Amino acid sequence: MELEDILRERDFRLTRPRRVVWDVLSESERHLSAAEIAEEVHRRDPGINVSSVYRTLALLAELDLVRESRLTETSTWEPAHADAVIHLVCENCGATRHHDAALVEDLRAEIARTADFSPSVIDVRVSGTCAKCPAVSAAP
Amino acid sequence: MELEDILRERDFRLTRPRRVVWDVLSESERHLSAAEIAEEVHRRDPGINVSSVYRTLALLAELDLVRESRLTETSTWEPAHADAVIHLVCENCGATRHHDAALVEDLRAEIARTADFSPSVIDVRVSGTCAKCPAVSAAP
DNA sequence: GAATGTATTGCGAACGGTTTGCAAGAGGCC
DNA sequence: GGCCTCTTGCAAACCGTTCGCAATACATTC
Ligand SMILES: [Mn+2]
Ligand SMILES: [Mn+2]
Ligand SMILES: [Zn+2]
Ligand SMILES: [Zn+2]
Repeated sequence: MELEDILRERDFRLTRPRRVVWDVLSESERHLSAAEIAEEVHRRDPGINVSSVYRTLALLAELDLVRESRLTETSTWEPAHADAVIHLVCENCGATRHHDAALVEDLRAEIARTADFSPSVIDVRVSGTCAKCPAVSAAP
Repeated sequence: MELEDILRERDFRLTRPRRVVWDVLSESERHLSAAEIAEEVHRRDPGINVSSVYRTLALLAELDLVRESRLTETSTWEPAHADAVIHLVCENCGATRHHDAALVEDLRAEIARTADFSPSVIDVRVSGTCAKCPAVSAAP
C-alpha cells in the first residue's frame, strides 16, 4: 500500500515533509540516525525543518511504517521489517548488517512454551566482529 | 571477587559514591534508570552528587560489572548477567522480566555458521504480554 | 597516625538533541 | 476558488547528561 493511502486511511495528510522523510528512509540501504535523516531531507528540500522530521518519524513509527532501533547510544531509523531479520553490529567498525535467522521462530515458540509470556516482537541484536574486521589477537 | 578488589586491580579507588551506587544496583531486583539510581543513592547519602552517579555507572560498565540495557526509550542499569538471560518486556504494564532461553546458544552457533560474523554478545529483547496482563480481544 | 601525592568528587554551568507553543501556511474536499 | 482543519517553520524551552575546576578524600609512605 502506498504511503498516501496509509495516511489517508487514518486521516493524516500527505505533506511534503512526510513524503521526503519517507523517501529518504526507504531509499537508504542502512539505518539512519535522526541527524542523518534531517541532513538528507534538508539536502532535498532546505525548507523542511528539523522538528518536522522528528514529528514525521514519530508518526511513521506510530503507523508501523518505520522502526526505531536502539542498537547503540544513538537510535537509528529504517523502514519496518520482520523480526526474523536480526541485527549484527560490528564492535570494531560499527557497521550494522541484517541477517535472517531461522531460529528466531523457534525462540518465539520456546518463550511462549516456557515463560508464561505471549511474545509479539523479538529483537535480536548481536555484537561481534564482522568479516572485514579480523579479530585482533590477544597480547603476547 | 569483591568490588574493592576489582577496582584496586585496575588502580581505581573504592570511594563512597562507587560503593553506594554498586550497592543500590546489586540489591535491586530489577533494572533501574539513572534517575532511579540517583534517587536511591541520594536517599542513602544526600551528599553524593548526580554527576558522580553517572561517572560511576560509566566506570562500572567499563569494568563489565554492570550492563546498560536500551529496552525502551530510557536506558536502564543492572549488574551484568549472561546473555542467555533474555529480557521480556510487557507492552501493557511495562514490567521487565528475565528468562533463560536455551536456544540463544543455538542462535549464536547459527549466526557464526551462516553470517560470516563472529558473535560475542547476543541481546534478545522480547516485547509481548505478560501473564498478569491478559491479551485484550480485538474489537468486534 | 600524620603527611604526601593523586584520583575523585561536588558544584554549577554548559551542552545538545528533542520537544513545544504558536502564528502562518498548506492539504483535502466541496 | 473557498473553506476548515491539520501541519508546519521558527525560536524558545526542556531536560538528561557531561564538563571544568577547585576542594576533598582515598591510598600509600613514613
Ligand atoms: Mn534493521
Ligand atoms: Mn537484565
Ligand atoms: Zn567490522
Ligand atoms: Zn504486563
